[in-house]
Amino acid sequence: MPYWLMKSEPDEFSIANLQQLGTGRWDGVRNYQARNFLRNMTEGDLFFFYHSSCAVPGIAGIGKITRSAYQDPTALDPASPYYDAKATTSKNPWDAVDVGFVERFPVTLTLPQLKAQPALSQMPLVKKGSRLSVMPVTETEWQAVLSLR
DNA sequence: GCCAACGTTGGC
DNA sequence: GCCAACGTTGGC
Repeated sequence: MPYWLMKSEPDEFSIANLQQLGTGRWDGVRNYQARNFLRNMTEGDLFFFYHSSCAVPGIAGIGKITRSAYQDPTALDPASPYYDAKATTSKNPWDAVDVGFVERFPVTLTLPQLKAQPALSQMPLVKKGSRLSVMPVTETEWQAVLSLR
C-alpha cells in the first residue's frame, strides 16, 4: 500500500479541521505532477498531512484516502479560488480525492527536524526549491517519520 | 514582507 | 521549440 505526503495551508485546511470533520475533500491541486500522484492514490492509502506557509511548517498528522481521484468540482466553480476558466465538465484536467482523519501528532514534526534525518534526504519535501504539494513517500521514509513522533 | 526557485504562458 | 516575462509557492 503506497504512502503519500500532501501539503495544505492550515489557515485553509488543517489536521485539526480534518479531525473535527472526520472527512474532507482534498481539492485545489493545480499542478500536473501533483495531480498525477493524486491519480495514483487508492482507497485506504495513508498520507502525511503537512502544514505549509504557516508559523510552524511540518508534518502534523496522518490521513487516509477514502475515495480515489475524481473530477475536482472547484475547477468548474467560478466562485472558487481554484476556478479554472479552461476547465469544462467534459474536459476538466483537475482531480480531487476524499480523505479521512487518522491521527494528529502531539507536536508537529518541524521542517528542520525532518531535514536533519538522513533517511528523508531524498524526499522532494526537503529539497531546496521544491514546491511539489503531493508526493509519494517510501516505506523507509514513512517509518523514519513515524519514529520521530 | 522578502525573495529564491519553480511552473506556466505566450511571442517569436 | 526557445526563452523571457510573469505569477505562484513557501520558507524565513
